[in-house]
Amino acid sequence: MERNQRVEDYMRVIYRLREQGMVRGAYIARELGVTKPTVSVALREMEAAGYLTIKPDRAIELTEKGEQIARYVIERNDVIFGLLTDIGVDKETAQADAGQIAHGISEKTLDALIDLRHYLTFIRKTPFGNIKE
Amino acid sequence: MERNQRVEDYMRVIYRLREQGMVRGAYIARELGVTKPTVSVALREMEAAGYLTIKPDRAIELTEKGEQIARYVIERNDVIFGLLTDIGVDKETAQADAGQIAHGISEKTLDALIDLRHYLTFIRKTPFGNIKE
DNA sequence: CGCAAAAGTTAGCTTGGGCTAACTAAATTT
DNA sequence: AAATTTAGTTAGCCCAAGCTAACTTTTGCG
Repeated sequence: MERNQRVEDYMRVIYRLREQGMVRGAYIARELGVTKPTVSVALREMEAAGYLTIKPDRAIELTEKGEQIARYVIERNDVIFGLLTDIGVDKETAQADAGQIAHGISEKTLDALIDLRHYLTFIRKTPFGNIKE
Repeated sequence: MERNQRVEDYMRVIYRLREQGMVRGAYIARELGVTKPTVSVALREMEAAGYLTIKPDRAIELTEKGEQIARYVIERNDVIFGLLTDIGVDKETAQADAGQIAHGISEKTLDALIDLRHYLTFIRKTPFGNIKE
């Protein structure tokens, strides 16, 4: 299994779910809006591919590889989310759209967006730059 | 056939290809990087769904419905493309990423990005805003 | 004109990622 | 402890969207 959008989604969701305790397939299913069988199969494949491990008590844990992907995805997501909220998009919309945008854009564009965000922050803090308000 | 990403891609490509004369399935295939049979089937479905018509001489023409989608998609695309190039992304990368971004983001976010672009243009033209260079 | 190249189609296969139904296993409530 | 709810699995199906192979039709050159 190559590292596609699906893998990234699972890694991200699992990473986030950990903060609420043990990660279970059913929670992932709810979070992703798919059914349990779908998750069951996907988890088996991802375990085989080395992204996670399924413990005897069915708890899901990320491998180092999975962990890295999760952090990568979340970082990208956060950058986009931050930019969108900075420019006035409400949080819910920003969250939904950040996922869409973050996936599949190049490093170059991501870097440019990061710079842009810094620039906007700077501009806003600068008296003469404080034009919009 | 509902209006999915695939439909939007076809409408956009056909709209653009028109500028170089008659639109043929083979050109669409080249443009989208898929094979002729794929296009052949897709066009038949899209004709049935009312997005385009296939003339007796095999020329492809958009219906009003298809035309609207094409313009909508292209407009969104251009906004994103413009923003990305404004912030220093090279044209090729911007083109590729604009497609990714434009698809699937909300009107709210798109509007915010349009505003942002205007803002950046304004800032750049304004002496005190001319900080970055 | 005749024929090669380009365009288009059909049939049949593949892959990814879903789904439901039907089941077992575990956990929680009563 | 028994019953109910929740979690997980397996089997079998579906669908979109691609592909190749093999074919027909059209176009346009020499």
